[in-house]
Amino acid sequence: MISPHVAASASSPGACPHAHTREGCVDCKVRSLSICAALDGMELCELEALAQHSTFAPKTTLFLQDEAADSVYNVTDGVVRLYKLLPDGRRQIVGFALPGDFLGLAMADRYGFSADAVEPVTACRMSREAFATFLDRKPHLLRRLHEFATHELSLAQDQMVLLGRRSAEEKIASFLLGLRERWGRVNGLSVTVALPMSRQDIGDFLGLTIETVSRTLTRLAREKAILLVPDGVRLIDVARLQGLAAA
Amino acid sequence: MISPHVAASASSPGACPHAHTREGCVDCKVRSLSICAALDGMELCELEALAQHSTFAPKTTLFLQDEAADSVYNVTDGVVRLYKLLPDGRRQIVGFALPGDFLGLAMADRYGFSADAVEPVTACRMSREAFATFLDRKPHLLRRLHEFATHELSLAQDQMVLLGRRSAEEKIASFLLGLRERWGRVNGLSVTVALPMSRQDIGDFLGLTIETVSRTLTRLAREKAILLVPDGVRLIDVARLQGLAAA
DNA sequence: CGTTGAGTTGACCATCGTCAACAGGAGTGG
DNA sequence: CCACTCCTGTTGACGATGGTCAACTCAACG
Repeated sequence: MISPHVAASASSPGACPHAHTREGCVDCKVRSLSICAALDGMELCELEALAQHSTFAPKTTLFLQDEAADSVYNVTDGVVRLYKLLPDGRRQIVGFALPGDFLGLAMADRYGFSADAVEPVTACRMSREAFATFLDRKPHLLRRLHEFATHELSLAQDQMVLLGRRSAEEKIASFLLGLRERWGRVNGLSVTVALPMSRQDIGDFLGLTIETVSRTLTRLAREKAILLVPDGVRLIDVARLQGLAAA
Repeated sequence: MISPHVAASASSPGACPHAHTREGCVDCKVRSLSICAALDGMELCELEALAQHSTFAPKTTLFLQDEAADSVYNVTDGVVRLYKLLPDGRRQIVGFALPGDFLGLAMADRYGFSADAVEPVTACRMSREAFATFLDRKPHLLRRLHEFATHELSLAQDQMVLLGRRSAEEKIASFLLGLRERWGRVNGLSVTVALPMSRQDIGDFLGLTIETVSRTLTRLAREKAILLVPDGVRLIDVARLQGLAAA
């Protein structure tokens, strides 16, 4: 049930009672990529009242696995690594969150994985509780959330194929092409792929060791399929990489 | 907008205009496990009108990857393997669907993986289009679907850890314990785990070859951690297996 | 400069994959 | 009823991919 007051202010056109002066959702450069694309102007304004911009320095943690999941996040800038640890310290990175990605899809009581910033990160933080209440009134937002979840699931299944059935060289080629495509949606498609994460991160994502990642990258570079540049890779022979990734 | 006719019939208590004589949703033994648990009596009845019971013989296909996704399915009996193929024939099984599981969470135009029956399977088939229309009117069903999707995502992330960072022995132990738990929700918890799928299927799920699966199972049996029985495994030393799976 | 941490490279090795032979059960046909 | 095939699963010998251990380079930072 919507109170008369809220209904009245929500229906007055053009004026958002929650409007902030700067860094507003309306100007958000990842809005069209994020879950917020499902919201109209007034809804965006309502959501903005719940949100709080946060920044995270490199290597700092957004949240830890099994912690109470108080917040959900929209990544607005930078890269976040999402990972699970085994008791003996082995680590599997289950994904990298890029600008536009949403953390907290599960809306569960506890986080299913840990998350920390790879490079300086800015994110839109919201209380999970407040977001859940907002979500209850917006079935179209739930639909968007569900689309995000099934997209993630699809990526996870592709990653299972990669981890279970591909060689080191195929893993690296798939990783580079996949990351290129994801950056493409954020920045526009380019043959230069930013790699802000360390070799260790790449290895823990692909189920390889740091040495195998390094060796495979240098081999691909020696064979002129890629060019190693500071904090990234330039894809020279995209067809060759696609052949490896598809194989 | 609900038409007067539909509203009237939907609100008449106790009488379901679509009721079938046998095999009704009301008596469905996996209802509480499935997405249908989110529906009340009348809604269940409406859904039943869209559903059609199907059976699939072992090794027959429910659908193939990249086919037009005309239908969605509720598995009511048997086990379905869900898999992706690489062009050279390598296969990765991305999951086994058990009774109560829903196929078609993504509601996408095309299936993201192939599915076929491991043993005789019965499933509730619905046209995706009709189901989508129904779903549009039932936000609580969408919520349930989203819970299923995020649960699947969580399982997929666990599987990434398994595929990327665990030894053959740990993979087998995790697999057996995980399957035991899932069967537990269907049949009640037991130390005997049914394995209707072949060694090849297990290998393709765990990122191993058939030989490694066989060797690891016989080794665990020789060491009295498990007992191999026809079409299954009896877990003898559960603590030992849990130690391997957690490690 | 010295220290630290990330990355690269090399030598060696272990786990798991490959190839092959064999066992046992189900189905088929003489 | 028995021989035959076929299929799944098991076991062994061997080998390759990728992991382990170690040394080294280089840039950042004090």
